[in-house]
Amino acid sequence: MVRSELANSGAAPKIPRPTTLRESVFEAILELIVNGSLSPGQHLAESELAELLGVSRQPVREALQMLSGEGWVDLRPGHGAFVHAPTVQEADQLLAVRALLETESARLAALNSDAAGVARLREVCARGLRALEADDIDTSVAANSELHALVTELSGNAVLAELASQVSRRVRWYHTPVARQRGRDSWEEHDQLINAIEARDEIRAAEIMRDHTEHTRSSYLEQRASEPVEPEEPAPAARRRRPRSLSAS
Amino acid sequence: MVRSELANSGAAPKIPRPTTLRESVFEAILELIVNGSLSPGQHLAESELAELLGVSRQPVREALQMLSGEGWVDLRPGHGAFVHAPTVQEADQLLAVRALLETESARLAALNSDAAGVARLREVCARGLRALEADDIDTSVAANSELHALVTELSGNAVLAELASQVSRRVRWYHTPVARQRGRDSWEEHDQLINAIEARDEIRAAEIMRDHTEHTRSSYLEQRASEPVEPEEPAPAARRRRPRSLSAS
DNA sequence: AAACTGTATACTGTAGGCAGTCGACAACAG
DNA sequence: CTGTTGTCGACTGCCTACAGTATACAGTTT
Repeated sequence: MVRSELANSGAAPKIPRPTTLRESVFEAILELIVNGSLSPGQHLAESELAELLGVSRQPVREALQMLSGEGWVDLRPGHGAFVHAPTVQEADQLLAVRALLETESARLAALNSDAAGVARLREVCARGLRALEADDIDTSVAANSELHALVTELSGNAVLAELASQVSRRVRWYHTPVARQRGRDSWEEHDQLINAIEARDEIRAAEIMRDHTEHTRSSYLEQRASEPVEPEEPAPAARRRRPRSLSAS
Repeated sequence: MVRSELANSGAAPKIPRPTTLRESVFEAILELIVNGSLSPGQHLAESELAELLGVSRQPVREALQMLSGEGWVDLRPGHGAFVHAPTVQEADQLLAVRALLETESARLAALNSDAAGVARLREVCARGLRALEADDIDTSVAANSELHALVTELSGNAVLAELASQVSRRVRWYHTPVARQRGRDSWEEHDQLINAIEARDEIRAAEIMRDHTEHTRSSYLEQRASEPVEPEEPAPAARRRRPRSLSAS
């Protein structure tokens, strides 16, 4: 049992393990949804997606069901999949849940994190701030998500982190189009949050996170209130049956 | 547009709308898991389940993926599905998350509920207490779940209710085998909770719910600590490949 | 005898195909 | 002209079949 010195050659090239098709398809469709290629309420025909992505219907079906499980699409038996169309009320509720989960995460992170964790937080924070000053919105937004994800990870509660992650993704989808600004203040708050975590001040960490998430919540509601015009289809139901083509927008 | 007096004949016989197979299969497998016919770590071969349930592999696959989405089974690409084997740590984390969600639900319920809601709460509570006194454990446990579900519904936050529902089901699975007692105290606390909700006392409602869930959490940990013996397979990985048959236990 | 290699087996992942069902449009009756 | 019924088209849900892959066992070599 010499274990063949090949085993500890260290550098694992990580052969491009072709993950299952359904996961690739899942990611692909999710991307189409978040970047707006597929608009809310739109009917997703399995055949079209299959052809578009160059696979058979089966992986598409499975991907759609995964998406349904996370609330990205609605699956009506016998009718197929429709991109989920969030109501203002639902978005608000989701933001409330996110506030709850992230507040608890921050509290636990303040209790459990160590120096290494704080260092990682500071690194991400610095990166986000740099991107903000370079007007690199996408990188800044990404860093924002990463920071929040890191806080939940440092909470030490994997279940909580998993839930918060899912909720966060959806929040970002609802939120991204309306709140491009609110950058500077946000990163100020992040900095204070990290300070509180470093100081092991659970009360303050929770408080800052709650205020932080409530800020984004109210900014979202303001934005929505200021443009009450529905972007598409003022008609009651958005149920046009074949929206011409998928590559719209 | 007389709408044919057939429309309002009221009594909708609710034709046994044949729900999709995948949902039936989902329910069936879930039942097999919670009642212990399928033990944690066990490998679930699609073909066997398909044969056992008298359907093809396709609905089974889809059901397994739904189960995976809710954390009941683990899906390892290329290897198939395995009944999720919760660690003590994970169960504890899940209980913590449940405590968080339900506490918030109780707080919101105290803010939003009306007389009708309170009446429904009292009805369920009475039913549970009656079942308890009749030593009807199953009914009592069901009423308990129903009560908690009702509280989350009365919170007015559908997203929160949905999340709490999922978490609750898994908690019940982990929790049921170890905590059969703790009936009387539990319903006492329920009663107080309803009083607080009726009085619109959000602080107290949240407090009671937190204590309530923490009680079950600590009782769970005690129970687990008192029987540290792992029921099956003291070996590292529970990966026996074909456990003979599905109909075990 | 121990370790490696080749082969067999079983299962998953994916594709293609068929029947059932739903919605829409057109023809028809009142 | 309005309301009803029949027919067409399209899509979903499910089944069957095939290819790829991981595991276990046996044979072979050192």
